[in-house]
Amino acid sequence: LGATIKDVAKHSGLSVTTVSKFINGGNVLAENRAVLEKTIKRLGFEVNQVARGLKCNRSMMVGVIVPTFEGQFFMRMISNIENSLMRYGYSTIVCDCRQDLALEAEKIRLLYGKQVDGIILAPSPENAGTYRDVLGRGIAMVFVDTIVEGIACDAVVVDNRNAAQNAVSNLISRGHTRIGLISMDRTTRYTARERVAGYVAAHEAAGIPLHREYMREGPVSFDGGGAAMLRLLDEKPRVTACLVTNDEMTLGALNALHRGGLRIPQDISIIGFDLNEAARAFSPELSTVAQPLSQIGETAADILVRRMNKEKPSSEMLVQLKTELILRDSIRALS
Amino acid sequence: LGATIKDVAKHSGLSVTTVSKFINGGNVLAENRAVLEKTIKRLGFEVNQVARGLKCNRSMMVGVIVPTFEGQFFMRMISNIENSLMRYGYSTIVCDCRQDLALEAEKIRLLYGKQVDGIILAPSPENAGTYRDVLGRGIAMVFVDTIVEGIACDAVVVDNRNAAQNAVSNLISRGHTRIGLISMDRTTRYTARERVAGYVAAHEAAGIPLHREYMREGPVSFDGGGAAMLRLLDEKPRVTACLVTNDEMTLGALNALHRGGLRIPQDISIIGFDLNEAARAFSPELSTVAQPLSQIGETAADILVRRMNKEKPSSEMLVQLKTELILRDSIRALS
DNA sequence: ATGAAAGCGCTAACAT
DNA sequence: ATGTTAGCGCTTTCAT
Repeated sequence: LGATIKDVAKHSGLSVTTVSKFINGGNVLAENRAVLEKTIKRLGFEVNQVARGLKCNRSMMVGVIVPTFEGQFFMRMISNIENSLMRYGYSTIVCDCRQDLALEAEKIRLLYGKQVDGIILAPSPENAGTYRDVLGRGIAMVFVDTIVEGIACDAVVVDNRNAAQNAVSNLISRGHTRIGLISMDRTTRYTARERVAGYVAAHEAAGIPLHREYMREGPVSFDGGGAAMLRLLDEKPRVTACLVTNDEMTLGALNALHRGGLRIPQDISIIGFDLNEAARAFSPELSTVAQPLSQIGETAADILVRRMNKEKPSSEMLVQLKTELILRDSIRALS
Repeated sequence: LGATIKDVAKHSGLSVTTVSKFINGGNVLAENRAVLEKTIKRLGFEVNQVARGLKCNRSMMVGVIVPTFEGQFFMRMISNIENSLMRYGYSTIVCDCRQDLALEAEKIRLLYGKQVDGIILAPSPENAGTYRDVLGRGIAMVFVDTIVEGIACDAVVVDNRNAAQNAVSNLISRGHTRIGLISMDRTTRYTARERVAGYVAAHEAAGIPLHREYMREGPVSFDGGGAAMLRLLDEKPRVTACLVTNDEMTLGALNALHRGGLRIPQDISIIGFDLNEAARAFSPELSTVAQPLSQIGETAADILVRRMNKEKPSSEMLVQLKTELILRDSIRALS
């Protein structure tokens, strides 16, 4: 087992050239084709992509790097990236960086060694230099979820600002004026900033004064969300509604809420982020902003493949996908 | 950009052998070492693992194949597998098979082509032939989460039977006698069977008669869990407690419950599976059986690495890790 | 349509 | 300690 092209040649009485031609879809005499098919099946031959990669300078592998596997967010994206890439013949090497920027840079170096043809990643501005290096090496790259300003790279994101603005406007339309915001503390990050901007825009559009105390940030985690909610609840007068801008913090915030004895939506209206089906496991079912994860993954994969095929000498594109505000029972109108 | 060992040799005035020796940690004159370090840095040289793989017949890549990325379960496992493998110098190629057995077989074939040194996967008995082929090719393999009887392969699982038995016994000790069970419908699967066996064992140990109508199965999904719970609630007399044996179905079951207007734990006590922190987002906080996901991943990676290094000509091992029953507020004692 | 041979970047004898 | 060279499995001229 582990037959090579040479074995196939020997056993079929043909030359390696002909075998190679055959497995690459070239023209071969009908009778030879039959012999080859048989031999290949018999030997369990599978073309050695490593050797092919060395020769052709294309490994047919792409690296996907995300800051965390916690939460559903990146996972669902990766699932779709992997599936899309497979259709194009690419394999997906995953890297979980566990929120560690140095680790991210290191994993990118490792990917160089693996000769990946492309990289999809959720970038952090701190590693901008590393990303420039990737591009400089001529490796195709696509950003997802967020971008780094000043780096010319294709990117697939969602309409973060609208997403937050719609959610908050909806709360305002139900009579809420004291609305909390819990978001991720990486204020330098485009995505976080945009969501905050949407929150602000909704207030401005409605002529409602902004209260800095109602805008909380914290680390992207269960505990981060819980702590932020706790601090938010300390404010007097208390908020009557709150938007939490990512799934992990949403869960933590819910925990803090019921620990504090607050009922949803009687005491406070809540809109969370992502969570997909899990949002419907709560009672009352949770309203959320849903991101099109599958679409993000697919789109990123498509763009990357085109870049790797050098089909697009065109300029970089920023694809912005639409989110959906899913209204369920966790919000109520103020009487 | 994309410098080779030859470039380094040329620019440093040394031979490729010396360069090779150096990058592999061999002895080199101190002055040459200095020159090489400098040259390598200057050229941004990174050893081409594809070429090395071809030469050494070790790609330093392993494939990880799971039936789904839905739910937290496999993701958290993969995160730890990836991290552990990286420490040993291996990269992780992921494959999400989306519950499609044919797709699984195909992805395994693709992994052959990639020359992976090992494979970690959650097996399905239907693909037993494929797994035998993997082993037959001399590729290291470790099963996780479940096993396929009759295949001699290392495996890392949890004490499924105890896990279910403990959970159900706990409910019984609180006075419950009509206890539902919602489990996955792949009855041929070892893991599912073991959990059912634990449920049965708990009844037998307590001398409580078994009601077949209280044992429900369904597809592993939100809707599957919801449907199963709905059917369970139709039974008269109704169950006073229920164990759901996986995270996705747990969420669906909770949804069915509050749609049916049942309160936890007043009307029904619930113990779910996995869910990690998310379990604490519910009100009341959900009792769960927690699997040591990180440990499963780490252990599987360790065993695989040892196999790949041929350190273990020993016989196959079945590692069984302990689960933990985490009691929270979703269960009550019957008065 | 088929075959012979060179070479992708690396490692590992083997010789010095 | 360093250098020369063959060859891993494949693709690709270049002949035939």
